[in-house]
Amino acid sequence: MGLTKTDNFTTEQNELASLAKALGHPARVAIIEYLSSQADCVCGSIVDALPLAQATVSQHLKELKNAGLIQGSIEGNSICYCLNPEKWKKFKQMLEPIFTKSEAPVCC
Amino acid sequence: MGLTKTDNFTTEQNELASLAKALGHPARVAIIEYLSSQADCVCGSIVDALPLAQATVSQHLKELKNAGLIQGSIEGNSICYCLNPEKWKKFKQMLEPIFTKSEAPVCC
DNA sequence: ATTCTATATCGTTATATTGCAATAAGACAA
DNA sequence: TTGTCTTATTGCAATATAACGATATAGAAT
Repeated sequence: MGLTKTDNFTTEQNELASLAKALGHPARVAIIEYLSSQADCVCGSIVDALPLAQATVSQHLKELKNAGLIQGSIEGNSICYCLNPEKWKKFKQMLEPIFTKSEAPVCC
Repeated sequence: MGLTKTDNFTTEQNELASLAKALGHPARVAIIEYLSSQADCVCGSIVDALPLAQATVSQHLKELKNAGLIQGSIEGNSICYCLNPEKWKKFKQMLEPIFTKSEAPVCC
């Protein structure tokens, strides 16, 4: 079907999946890495930094924005995108218990 | 096209995206959470714990296995799945710098 | 050998995603 | 207003994903 049965899972599970999914594409990883290290966060710079067409980058930015991982603010003629600290904090908090438990698997 | 241009991104970016993508579905989040807290890691128990058909769960397990996040070992008549500590460690190591930098965004 | 049990794979349908060219929309400049 | 620059949206084609019933496979038990 291609249609995820979100109703059968908890809000937390859906939230974590949504964040992970947003990061689940190399272009979006590249955008996040760019934004986390670059002072220049103007949309046009992101497009230039990626090996994809402007329309494609715009779409990836939209998905990251929908997931809440980044936010955009109008900066004169262009738009400045940057990471959303709160969302990343939440992402980290949801992953941490899994990271910890994965260090010493329960069985096998 | 539906075909990701992986060639244009670094191995690291593709690797991180691949791990994130594997976790990018609530059913797979549920499986991981189950495996990280349950002593019983037999495949059948996972199927019972999820609100999805056996074939569907098997497919999700396959994807998690392909990404390397879990590994399966034959346990008598059935199969025991468990988290792969090394892969989770790598996942954590790749995310950590982003988590850190996201605490204090460069701009905006 | 046959049956049972557990898991994987196949085939199919519906929907989602990726990518881009073309175009629209918005802000600013002249 | 007209043009220019920047970003978003639309429309399309190709591929991927999610879900499941049906079936195959493989080991255990009888």
